Amino acid sequence: MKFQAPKGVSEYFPQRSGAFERVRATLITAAATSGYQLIELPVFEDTELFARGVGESTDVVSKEMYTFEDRGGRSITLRPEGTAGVMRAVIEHNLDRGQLPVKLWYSGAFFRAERPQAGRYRQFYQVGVEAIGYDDPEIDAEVIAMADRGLRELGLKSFRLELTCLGDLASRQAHRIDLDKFISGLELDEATRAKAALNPLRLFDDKREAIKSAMLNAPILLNYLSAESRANFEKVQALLESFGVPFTINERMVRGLDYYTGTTFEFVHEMLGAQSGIGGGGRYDGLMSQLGGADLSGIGYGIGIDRVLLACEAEGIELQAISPLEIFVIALGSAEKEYVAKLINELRGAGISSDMAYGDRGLKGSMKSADKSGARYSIVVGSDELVSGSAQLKDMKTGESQSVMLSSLPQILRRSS
RNA sequence: GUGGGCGUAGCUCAGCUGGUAGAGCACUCGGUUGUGGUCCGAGAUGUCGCGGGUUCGAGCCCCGUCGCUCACCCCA
Repeated sequence: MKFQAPKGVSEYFPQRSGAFERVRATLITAAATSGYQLIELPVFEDTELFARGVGESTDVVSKEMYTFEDRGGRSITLRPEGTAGVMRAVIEHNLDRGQLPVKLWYSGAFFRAERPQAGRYRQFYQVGVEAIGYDDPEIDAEVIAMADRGLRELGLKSFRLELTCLGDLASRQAHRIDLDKFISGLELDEATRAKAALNPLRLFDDKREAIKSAMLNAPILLNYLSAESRANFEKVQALLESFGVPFTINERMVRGLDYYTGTTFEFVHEMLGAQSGIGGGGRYDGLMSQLGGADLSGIGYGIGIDRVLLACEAEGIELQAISPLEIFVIALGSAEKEYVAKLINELRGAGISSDMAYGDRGLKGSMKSADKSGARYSIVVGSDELVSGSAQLKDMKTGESQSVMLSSLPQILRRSS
């Protein structure tokens, strides 16, 4: 039998893996340059952590988790999102005991047992951040601006940032009562009514026209915000404006995880098809205490690397690999090959990425390999070069070459890079 | 879980109302002495997803099956 990857996973191999790596690195840099530090966590956790953290009523928990029993009879789940795990680690290791806020970033694979489609995978990759311990509007703005910076750094343009505020508990409860009342007055089929019972907000992003128009007059959460929530949200908006981060208010935005409160946002790309959300996040007030920790508020986001890469491709953005080859060396005979093997070993030791032509393909074929390797320079070593110790260093972009001493290659290349 | 589309060379696909397979790209070699990206020439490559059926004959028709894909749902 011929093995195949499990259904619906995303995989990256050369050529595309270079672009994938670039996306990940760029998003990470945006976080790291804002004082966020790496937290590396397991990809599986106690099932109960997600059930309580993400919410039993969410689709993610009720039907999309990869759950299994380990050999000790424990129920284990492959992480479907990042925030719950980070909270667990912060609580378990008392990371919130020192200075606040605690600012962390993470990157890795996440798992959801959904039906795959364009931009939706069963194993997918995210870069995420969490800022825990303060609920200043400055932090909200920082987090959002960070995500925005990462995306723009990559060259993305056709996306928008949607923003809303879910308010505090009292605001949400007041709104919920009126919304339930409104929905009970609508004529709905059974499935839709069940969906509304679980989370009435979900009707706001139903794609059916009938529901859309019915919901036009539904009570809007933003109108129920307490004075404090409102002031806070306005401050966040003012800050984003001062940063030059464009956004639109989406008073009907719905997020799929139960823990969101306060400032909530989503990055939506316009050229992607059905799965157009490339990232999103928000504030979570009660999450940490609910998981047994201190009553600290936090805010974070997750950005989908797979989807951001698709977005870059849709916009025709060419992403450079992180560490392209510096030099490709061609040996013309067997004595030369031995010499070249030693030479590139030395170059690599000096931190200069280099490769050579293997086998004996002839000069033309070897030059083709050099071309495809993407190396900045190539150099040919034949019997003449072995004797004289000098060779032609060729710039692969311009086609120009210069005579150099082989022994001084490390210095020359280091200077040019 | 529910629908639609599709499975032909490594990749993207063509294959007319059934007559035992083709293109482009990629790959290898070459276009006379040691320099790639363009151009030209030559070459290699397929259990036409799998199993059954109809037929003198099936890539093409029928049934089943597996897989992929897009959408619903949901979300990164």
